[in-house]
Amino acid sequence: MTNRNVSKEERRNSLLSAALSAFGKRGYHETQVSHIIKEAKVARGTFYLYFESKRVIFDELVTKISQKIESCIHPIDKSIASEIPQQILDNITRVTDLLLKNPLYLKVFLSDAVGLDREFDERLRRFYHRVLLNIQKGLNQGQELGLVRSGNTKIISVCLLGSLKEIYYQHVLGTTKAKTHEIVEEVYLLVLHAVVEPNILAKMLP
Amino acid sequence: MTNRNVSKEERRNSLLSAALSAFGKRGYHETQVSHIIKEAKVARGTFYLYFESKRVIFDELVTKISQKIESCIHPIDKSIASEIPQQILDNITRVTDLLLKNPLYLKVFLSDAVGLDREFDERLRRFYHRVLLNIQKGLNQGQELGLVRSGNTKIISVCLLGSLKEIYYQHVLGTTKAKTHEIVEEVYLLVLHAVVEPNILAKMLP
Amino acid sequence: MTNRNVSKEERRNSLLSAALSAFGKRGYHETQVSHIIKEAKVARGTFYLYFESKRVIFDELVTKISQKIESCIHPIDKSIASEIPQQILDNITRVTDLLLKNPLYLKVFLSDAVGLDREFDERLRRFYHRVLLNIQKGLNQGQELGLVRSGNTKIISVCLLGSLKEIYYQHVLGTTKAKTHEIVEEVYLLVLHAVVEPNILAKMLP
Amino acid sequence: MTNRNVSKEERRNSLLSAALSAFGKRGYHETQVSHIIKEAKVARGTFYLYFESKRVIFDELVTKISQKIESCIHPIDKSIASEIPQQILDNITRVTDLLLKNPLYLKVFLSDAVGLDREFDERLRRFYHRVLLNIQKGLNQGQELGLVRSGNTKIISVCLLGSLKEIYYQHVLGTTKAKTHEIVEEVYLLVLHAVVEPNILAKMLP
DNA sequence: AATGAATGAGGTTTCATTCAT
DNA sequence: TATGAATGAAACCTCATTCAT
Repeated sequence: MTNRNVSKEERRNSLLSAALSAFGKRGYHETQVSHIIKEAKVARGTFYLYFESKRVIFDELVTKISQKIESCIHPIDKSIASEIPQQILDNITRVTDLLLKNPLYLKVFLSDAVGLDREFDERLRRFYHRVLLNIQKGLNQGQELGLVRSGNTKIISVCLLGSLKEIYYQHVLGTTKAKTHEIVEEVYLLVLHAVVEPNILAKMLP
Repeated sequence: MTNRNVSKEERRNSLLSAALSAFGKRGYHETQVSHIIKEAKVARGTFYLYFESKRVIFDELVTKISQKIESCIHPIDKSIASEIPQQILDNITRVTDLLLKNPLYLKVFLSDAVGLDREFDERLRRFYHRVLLNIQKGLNQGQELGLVRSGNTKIISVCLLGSLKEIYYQHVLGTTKAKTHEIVEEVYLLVLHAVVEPNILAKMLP
Repeated sequence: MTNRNVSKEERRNSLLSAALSAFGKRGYHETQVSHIIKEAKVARGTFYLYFESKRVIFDELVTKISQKIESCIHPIDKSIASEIPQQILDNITRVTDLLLKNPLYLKVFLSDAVGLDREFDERLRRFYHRVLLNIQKGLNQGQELGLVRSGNTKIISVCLLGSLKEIYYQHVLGTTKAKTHEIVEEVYLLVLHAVVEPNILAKMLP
Repeated sequence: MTNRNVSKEERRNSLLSAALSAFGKRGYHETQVSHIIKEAKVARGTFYLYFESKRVIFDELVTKISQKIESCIHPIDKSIASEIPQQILDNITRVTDLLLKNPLYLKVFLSDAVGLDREFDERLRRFYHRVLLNIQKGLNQGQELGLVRSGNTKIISVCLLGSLKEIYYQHVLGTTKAKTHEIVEEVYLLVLHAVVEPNILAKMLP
């Protein structure tokens, strides 16, 4: 029998984390409501007391994850140009840290959420769109300041985003097992080389 | 009634392309065998005459697509160093061309095939592993020749792969609508900046 | 809608008796799960909540029937020789009574269960083997006591079993419509004549 | 490819014997038309050129088998009373010989044909009815001649039929592996004891 | 609020039969 | 006459969701 001495909030959270674990282990479609309630040690009916459907709990999970990710990305303070690189570095570090420490986030966000259905694809599209706009804005400002080399900043943003996503994805797939600081450093260097104006770059590298 | 004036091979192919279209439109899970046979204008039993199950036809589709992609990637002839960049450019062009001209390939390969189940994830992992090894080998040789900057080639490979994948993915999502040559050019420049030894790079750029 | 005021055990039994009725009416292969659930006034899913498959519920049914039949056959107390015939008579009476009162048992056991598949044939073989061993043991002991005529007790056992089965079978087919006591009496006399040592027999008959 | 140098009659027979083998191996329901045509080395369409359906070829098979069985049973010539036992013995011998030498007949007739559907059950009923009437007539005449003990000849007939059927059935099941002459002898003795007037019997036994 | 038995739409697959060549 | 690809009705089973207790 279930422990009845828990608040509604606790029960909700316990269902959410059971769902995270279940979706992370088997993917959205292979996961059955049975798996979630078994893990949460809760009866079938209880599940529907907290979430309208399997789809809805997944939605909420993905929303939470994307919020956590976005909360890692702090706006860049451009008042002191020389500190911008470190701020970018910090952003990348925080996101990478979050995701590598929570592989289930990665699994759910990069695998299960992809291609679920039109509506979900649209949500993902919007999320990535926000992220991309952010990056692109940074690149554009960098170009204006003469720090960033010329080029199609839209496409460059996509590449930068893709670089990170792929690193995380390969991490999930188990191809690579690098640590946060290695990844961050290497990605940072890649970004520097990839986008910084060569003259500036020379001064930035040790 | 179905046109019976087709060879087994043609019928097979018609089923495969109907499946490509169906999976591409709705994704693996939302696609029913009914959708495929309706599109192929074929009876239910006929489908199972050619493919054991929905899963099996999807398998074959993905195998075909990954073969087509891999066949775009020609081995680099390193005998003349100056021609290496062009060869890389050609490889990227061919892959990009294939994928942008066949958005369904992209949809199926980047969305449906991801997170389908353990077995499939493993197949994808192996595919990307082969591609990554290829890129990494190139980078390593470039480093030995002093053409490529120093750095963790494994991680850099992942970033390069991710850049491309993301461009294609955003293309599927509809975020960007760039043309092959724009993409190729920009990716090429990005790669150059990202990995080429700065001294060398200076000479390569116009 | 189904009456929800029943215990799991009751529902199980109601499904079992619906199945008995359905299999008895149409035979195993002609019977569909739909027939069973319709008779039990239960939804399709409910059926599968209690039994994994049509095959499994049939298994259980046959097991139950064979147990009921075997429970009619009481071990013979040989301490008082003169009471042995009555005990045999009682056994036959009990089995005959059970089967004639439950024609569906007969239908399922003698018709549907025969030739179902290799595994089932094996189960039947074992059941009949047990019964035959029992009869044969009795005959052997009778021979030692000089009560039973000489002869191949194995084959005689089979004949005795067959006599009973055929009586039941013809009953199912509708060829004969005898009553229990007629059948029992006639079978008993047949057995007496067939296996009892003639000298002894003379004294036993009126 | 099939050998086209065969007459229609040969092809028909080859299909029939393929069907016998298939039904005998797997039973009616587990047997697919594919099994039959594979064994007969004939195309699917050809099968339907000779037989309207799977059911029809089974019908014909069973009809043929029952005719063969019935043709073993020769009418008894009662003009010389002392030769009657031998004639009965001969009948039993012929049937037993036929069935033990053709286990597939047994398998099909005793297993597959039972409980197939109402129509078939009726055909079987009629077949057994004819056989039973035959036996009963003999018993009745025996009673009139004072050779057969008194008793319900209908039920006794069923027992005699059942004895034989069960011997054959156990043979199919593999429980017993007796030879024709052993079986015949034992069955004959059983019949003698079971039905012959005791006074007469005493003179008949050695 | 919690339970878990019941539901039934909907999906996959099979296989006897047909029919154009 | 022979072929075998094509047919499609019909059967099984699953699992997200409901609802009476």
